[in-house]
Amino acid sequence: MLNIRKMRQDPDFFRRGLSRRGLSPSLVDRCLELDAERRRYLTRVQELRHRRNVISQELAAAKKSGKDVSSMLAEMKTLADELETLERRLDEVSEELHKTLFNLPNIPHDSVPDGRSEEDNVVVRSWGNPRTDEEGIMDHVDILQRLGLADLEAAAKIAGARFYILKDELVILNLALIRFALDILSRKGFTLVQPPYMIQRRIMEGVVAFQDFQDMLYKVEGEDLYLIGTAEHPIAGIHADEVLDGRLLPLRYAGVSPCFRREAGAHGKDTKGIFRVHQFEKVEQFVFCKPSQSWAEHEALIRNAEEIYQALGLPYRVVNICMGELGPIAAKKYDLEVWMPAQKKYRELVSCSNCTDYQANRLGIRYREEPHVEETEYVHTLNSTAIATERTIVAILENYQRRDGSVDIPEVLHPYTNGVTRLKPRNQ
RNA sequence: GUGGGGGUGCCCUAGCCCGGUAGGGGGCUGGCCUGCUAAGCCAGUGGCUCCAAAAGAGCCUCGCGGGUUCAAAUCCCGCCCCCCACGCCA
Repeated sequence: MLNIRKMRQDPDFFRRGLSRRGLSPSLVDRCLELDAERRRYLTRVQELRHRRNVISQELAAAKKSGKDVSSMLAEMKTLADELETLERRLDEVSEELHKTLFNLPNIPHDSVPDGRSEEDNVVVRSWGNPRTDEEGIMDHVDILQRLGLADLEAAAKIAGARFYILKDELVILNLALIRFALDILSRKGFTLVQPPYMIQRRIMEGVVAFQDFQDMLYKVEGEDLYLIGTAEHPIAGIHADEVLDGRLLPLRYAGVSPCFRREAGAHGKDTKGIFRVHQFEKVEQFVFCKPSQSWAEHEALIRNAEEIYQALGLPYRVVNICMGELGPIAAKKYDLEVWMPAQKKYRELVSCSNCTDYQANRLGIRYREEPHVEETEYVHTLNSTAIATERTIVAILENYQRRDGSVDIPEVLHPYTNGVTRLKPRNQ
């Protein structure tokens, strides 16, 4: 949610930002009008409340000394009526303002490229040497088939399409990837958390775009709960309605959780295998920091993800997501895309966003430079995948496959795999 | 799930039965006092509005939402959360 006080101070900044998003800059003026109207009502309401408080006290005193209070009662009555009308108008205007602000997207950073589609994303840097020229390279679905380490048919039987069952060494590999990422982030000072996998609507609204409720999120029937789409969602809520001590910022969390996604609107895309599924595991980085720190933190988060994929030896590139592909919550987003040899394409495995003060405004997360400093300021929040394990498994299977149908496990994972260094076809 | 007890400002707590300016203690910050420290004393300690700003004034805040009333922390209704016991349970 955009900050109305900042909008009052620097409306042009917001007009420019909304224009870049393809929205009318007059939306800013609409907000400022509503804001002015709201404050006019508020002032009047406060005056009447003051009058009410004064009479109320006089009335209490008069009653004590046995004086006649009928004229006071009469005035209170008319005052109460007038107040009720004004308060209702105030509520209406406030709600309208809130709704308008709530639905405006975040202001993009200057470095976000223009453009509408994937092709307009800007490659920031690349790493590693993609396998391109080999014959007979298999995609992950075929490799899984030969290894016999996943059962997609049984998963479809018990849960439907876009589910999977991992088996044996693949279970170990999945857990190894999680441990590997957690250890790296723990060494970097991140606080490890395993959050709730379902959260209340109020928190979810603070973190995601309205559209996500329809396209991405599962609702728990009969409860005010939604399954999380990523650990970002619960972690963002950890400090809701708090004023943090600025000396302790940045606060860095590494969350591990399953992620649940409806994938509505993804019909026909990546229908086979375990690349696009309704449930997967992910280790997520999340940062609460001061505005002055957030752009450096954003770079640090993508570098952490790169460190992980470099250690795994998976060729990737980092792209700066263009205006048209940037969701409404983020001010800037990097994706890390890993090379998939069978598709001969880079595919998204990591998404790294600086949401500036957008989520913080919705969730009421502020900080104070030091205790007893009066002014508070909204924090900036950032999130980035550290590792999405199922997609990483896909990448490992395709990039580490050998001619004999076996798949090497990246060396950095060996400490976590109980001595398994290679996945071999079942029939061998 | 049942029974009981709770939720009051940064923390603890009084007030609730019996409606009328939310009181006390602690912590912290600043000041006074003081060889130093401690103690003591004074003030401040959430959100918002008016105001160019400062100063000042006011409004709101007793878990949340309704209701009754001239007036609600207090009375009534609904909901949420925490603690204890019992029950159920991986």
